[in-house]
Amino acid sequence: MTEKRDFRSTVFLPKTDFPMKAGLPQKEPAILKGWQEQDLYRRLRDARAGRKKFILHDGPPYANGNIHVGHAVNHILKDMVVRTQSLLGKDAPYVPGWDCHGLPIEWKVEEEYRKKKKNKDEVPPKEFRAECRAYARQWVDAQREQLKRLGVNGDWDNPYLTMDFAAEGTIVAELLKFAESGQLYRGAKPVMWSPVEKTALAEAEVEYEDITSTQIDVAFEIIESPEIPELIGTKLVIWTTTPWTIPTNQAVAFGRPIDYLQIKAGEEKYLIAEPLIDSFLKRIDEDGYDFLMYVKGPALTGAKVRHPMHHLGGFFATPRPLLAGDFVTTDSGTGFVHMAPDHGEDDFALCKSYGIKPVFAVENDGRYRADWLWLGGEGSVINPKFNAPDGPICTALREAGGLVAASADYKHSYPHSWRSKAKVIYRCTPQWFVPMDKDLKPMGDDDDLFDLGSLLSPDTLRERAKAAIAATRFIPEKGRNRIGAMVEGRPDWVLSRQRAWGVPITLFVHRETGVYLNDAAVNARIIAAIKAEGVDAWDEERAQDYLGENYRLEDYERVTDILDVWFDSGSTHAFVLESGRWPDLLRPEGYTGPHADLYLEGSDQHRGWFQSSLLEACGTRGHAPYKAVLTHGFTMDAKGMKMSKSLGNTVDPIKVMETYGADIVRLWALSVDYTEDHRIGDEILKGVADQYRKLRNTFRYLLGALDGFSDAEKVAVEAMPELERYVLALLAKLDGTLKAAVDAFDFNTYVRALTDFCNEDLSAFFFDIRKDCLYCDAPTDPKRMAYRTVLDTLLHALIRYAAPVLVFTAEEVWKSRFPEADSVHLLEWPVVDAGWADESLTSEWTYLREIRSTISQVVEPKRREKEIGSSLQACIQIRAESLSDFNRLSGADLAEIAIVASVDVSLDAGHAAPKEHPAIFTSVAATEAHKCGRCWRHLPEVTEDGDLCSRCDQVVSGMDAA
RNA sequence: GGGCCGGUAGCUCAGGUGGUUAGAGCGCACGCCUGAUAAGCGUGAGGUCGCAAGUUCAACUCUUGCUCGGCCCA
Repeated sequence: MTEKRDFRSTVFLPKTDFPMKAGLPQKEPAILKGWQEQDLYRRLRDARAGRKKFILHDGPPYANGNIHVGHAVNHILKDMVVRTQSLLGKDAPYVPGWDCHGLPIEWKVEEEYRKKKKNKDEVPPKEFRAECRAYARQWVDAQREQLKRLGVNGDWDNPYLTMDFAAEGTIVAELLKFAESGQLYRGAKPVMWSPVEKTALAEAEVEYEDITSTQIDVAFEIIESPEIPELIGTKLVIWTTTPWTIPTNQAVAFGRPIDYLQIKAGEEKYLIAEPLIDSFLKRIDEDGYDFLMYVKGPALTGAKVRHPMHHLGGFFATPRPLLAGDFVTTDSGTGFVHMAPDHGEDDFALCKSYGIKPVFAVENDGRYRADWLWLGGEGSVINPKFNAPDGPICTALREAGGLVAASADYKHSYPHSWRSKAKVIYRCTPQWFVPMDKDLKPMGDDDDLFDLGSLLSPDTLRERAKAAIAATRFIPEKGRNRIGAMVEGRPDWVLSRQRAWGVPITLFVHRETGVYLNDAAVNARIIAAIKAEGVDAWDEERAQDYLGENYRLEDYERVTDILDVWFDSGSTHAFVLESGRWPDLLRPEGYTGPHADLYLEGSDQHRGWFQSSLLEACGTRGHAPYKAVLTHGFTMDAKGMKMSKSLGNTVDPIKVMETYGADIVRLWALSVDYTEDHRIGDEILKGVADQYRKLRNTFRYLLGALDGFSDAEKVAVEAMPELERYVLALLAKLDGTLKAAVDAFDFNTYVRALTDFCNEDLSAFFFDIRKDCLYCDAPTDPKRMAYRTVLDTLLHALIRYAAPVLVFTAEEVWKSRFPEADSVHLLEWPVVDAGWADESLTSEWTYLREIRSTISQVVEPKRREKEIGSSLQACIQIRAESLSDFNRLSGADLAEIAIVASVDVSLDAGHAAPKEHPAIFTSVAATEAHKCGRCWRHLPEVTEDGDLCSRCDQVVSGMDAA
C-alpha cells in the first residue's frame, strides 16, 4: 500500500489574523483612544452635515458618585438610538449633560466641613457655593470618563452643566418668563422645619426615632349645631401628641363614615367616636358612662365649636368650624382631629379648601411670635417641658377647663433632623408656586384664532400640558397614561427651596403690597449679570444696581430662596437645545415646534424630568420640548430584586467592563426588554458573553473566508446559484426587520434578529453547506466566486448592523478587513437591493430546509448505532408520496444541502411505512463509496480511501501545474 | 395605604382581535467532526404560561381576588 499524499496544503482554509479570543477589557481602551485622537464625533458631524436632524436630548444625571448600572443602561440606549439614526444617514448629535445644583452636593460639602470641624454657618455663601461647584465638577469628570468607556459617542469635550454661568443665566431668564406672564405667586405650604437649625429640611434629611410624647385630650365646646341642636354645650374632644399646635388651632375635622356617640361621663357631656370610647374613658379615668345619643358623621356638617382659650379674644374668639376630612380614622384618638393649618399637611389642605389660612405664629426658632395672644414669645415648641402635662400649655388649658386628660407617656416614631438629631416640626412657610389652573393670556400669534379648541377650553398650564401629552409619541405607549395621570392630579408646582446651592429666584417683592416687581429692564440686567458671573451675582450689594433708578431698594425685599432643581433641568431645552452654544443642536430659523426628537430616561422621570420639562416648556412656549418620550425600566439583580448597597446585590458596570468588556455590557443592555424592569447577574452575563462569542466567530469566519477577495472576483446576482440568491433574500428580509426595529426603538428584537440570522441562517446552514465549496473548489470556480461575493455582501451589511451594538468589536473587524479604511462608525445603512427579496425562492428553500432537517433527524439513530460517523457517510433514500414533491426534491442537490454522501429521490405513492416528514419517507444506509483524500466526501469515482475525487483531482492538478 | 406596571422553559425573549400536541436562540445532556478547533455541526431533555376562582363549547390570551416584584406617591 502506497503512502497517501497529504492534501491539507491544497485546501483553501479560512485565513485571518482576527483572534477568536476577544480580550475586550484590554483592547477596548486602545480603540477608544483611536477614536478620540481622530475626533470621531466631530468627523461624524461633518460627514452628516446638512442631513435631516435627529436630536436626542440628554437628560442630565446628577453629578455625584460613580456611575451605576442604571446610568449604563440609560446611556447605552441613548447611544444605540443616536448610532442607529446616524446609520440611517441622519445627523444625530449627542451633547451629554449633568445636573449640578442641589441638596445632595450641599450635604457632601458640609460633610467635609464636619470632618474638618468647620461650621457651615461661618462659611461665606460664595465660598460655600464655590466648593459645591468644585465638588460637582470633580464628579462630572469622573462620570464622563466612565460613560466614555462604555463606548458612548458624544460631544464629551463640550458637555452642558446646569451650573455653567450661561445655563444659570438662562434658567433665571426662564423663571422670569413665568414671572412676566403672571405665572408665579407666593403662597404657603407646611414643610419639614428644624427649629434648631432654623431651616427647612428635605424628606431625605429627616430620620424617624422612637420618642415619648405628652398626649392630651382637649375639649372644644359645641356652640352651633344646625342639624342636631341637642349637641350644643356638649364637649367635643380631640386628642393630640403635639400640645403646642393647640395655640394655632383653627378647625376640627370629623369623619363622614364614623359613628359618634354623645355620652355623659362624670358631670360632662362628651362627643366621641363610638369605637374609641373605652380608650378615652381610660384616659380620663372614668369607669362608665351614660349613653345619650348616636350622631352620624354627616350630621355634624355646619356645626361649630369654640377654642378652649376663646376668652383671650381676637384669634381665639372666632368659632371653629367642623370640617369633614377623609383622613380621619378610628385607629386612635377620639375620632376628631384638631386642625392647625400651619403645622400639618392634611390640616393645611383641608383648611385651604375652606378658605382658612395659616397664621405663621411659630417663628423659625420654634417660639411663638411675640404678639401672639397666647404664649407670645414662648417656646420652643419642640421642648418636652413646654408640652408637658405641667407645662405652660397644659396649665393654661386646664385653668380654662379645656384639658380633659394629659399624660407624658405616649411612645411613637417621630421625625428628627438627620444632622442635629433634634426634633423637627411641620411649619408653614411662604413659598413660590407656579399655578396649574390659572387661566393664562393667549400665547403667541394670531394663528391661535384658528385653533377653536384652545379658545373653548381654559388655557391653563395643566390644559396645555395635557394637550402636549396627547401630541407626544410615547415608547412604550403606557408612558402616556402614567405622565397623564400625574399631570391631571398634581398640585401647583412649588419652585422655592430655602437652600444655598442653586439658581436664585431673582425677584423683588414690594414690602407693602407683596407684589413682585415685573419690569423687563430690571430683569434684563439680572439675567445679563448671572449669565456673566453666575449665581453669585444675585447679591444684596448689587440689588440697587439691578433695580436701577426707577425703584428704591428699601421698598423691596430681595427674595433669597433658590429654585427647585427640577426647574433647572426642566430648562435644559432652553439653555442647551435653543441657546446656539451647540450649533449641532439648532433647528432651522423660524422653527417653533418641539425642539427635541426624543427624551430618553428611566420611568421614574415621569414625575421628574419629563414632567418638569413639559411644564416649563408649556408655560413658556405653549408646547412640549420633545416630540417623543422613551422610558426604560430599572435594572434588578439576578432574582429580580432591587439592588441596594445594604443588600450587597449591586452590580458595578465598571467592574463588568473590566471583566467582560463594554461590548458585553452593551449587548446585555440591548438584549433585554428595556420597557420593563430587567435583570443582571453572573449567569445572565455569561449567557451574553456566549452570545457575543457566536457573533464574533461569525465575523471571524467571514474575514477568514474573504481572505484575498477583491471586486474582480465579484459575480452578478443573476449568475449566482439558488442558494446564494436565497441567502441574499434572507438578508433583505433581515434588513427590513432591523429597520422596523430601529423605527420602533425595539432593540431586543434588533439584536435577536441579528444573532438568529448569524447562528441559524449563516453558521448552521449557509456556511456549513458551502464549506466544501470554499475549501475545495478552485478559486476560479464561478460557484466559489459567487459564494465569496455573497460573503462580501454579508460582511458589509452585518458589520453595519452590528456597529451600533458592538461598537468596539465592529471597529476591530472592519480594521482587520480594511486596515486602511476609515472608522466603521462613519458608514451608513447598507444598500440592500429590493430585488433580492424573492418570495418564491424563499418558500422553496424553506421547504428544502425542512427536508434537510428531516434528514438530520433520520441520520441520528445510525450515528448512535455507530454505523455512521460523519454525515458525509450517509446515503439517503427518499420516497416522495406525490409527484409535486418528487419534482421539487429531484430538482435540488440534496446531498450538498444536507451534507451527506448521496440522496436518491423516487416516487412511491402507496408506501405503508411511517413518514419522517409530511411529504416523504426516508431510509438511511452507510455509504460504500471511498473517501476522497482532499474533500473527504465519499464518492463513487474514488477508487480507494485517500485518492482524489474527480473534482479534487482537477483542482489539484491545476495547482500542481502552476 | 394609594396610583401605575409586570410575573411564558436554567437564561434572554416570541406568542394580532381567546380555538389543533405553547415557540426561538442561548445554556444543558448526549453524539459527530478534528481542515472556523478554547471553534463548527446534529439530536435530545426542559414549561400545571405566578396562584385561585369566574365568564366561555374553548383562556397563556377576558374578569375578579390573592401573591411576588418594580416605579411613583402617601
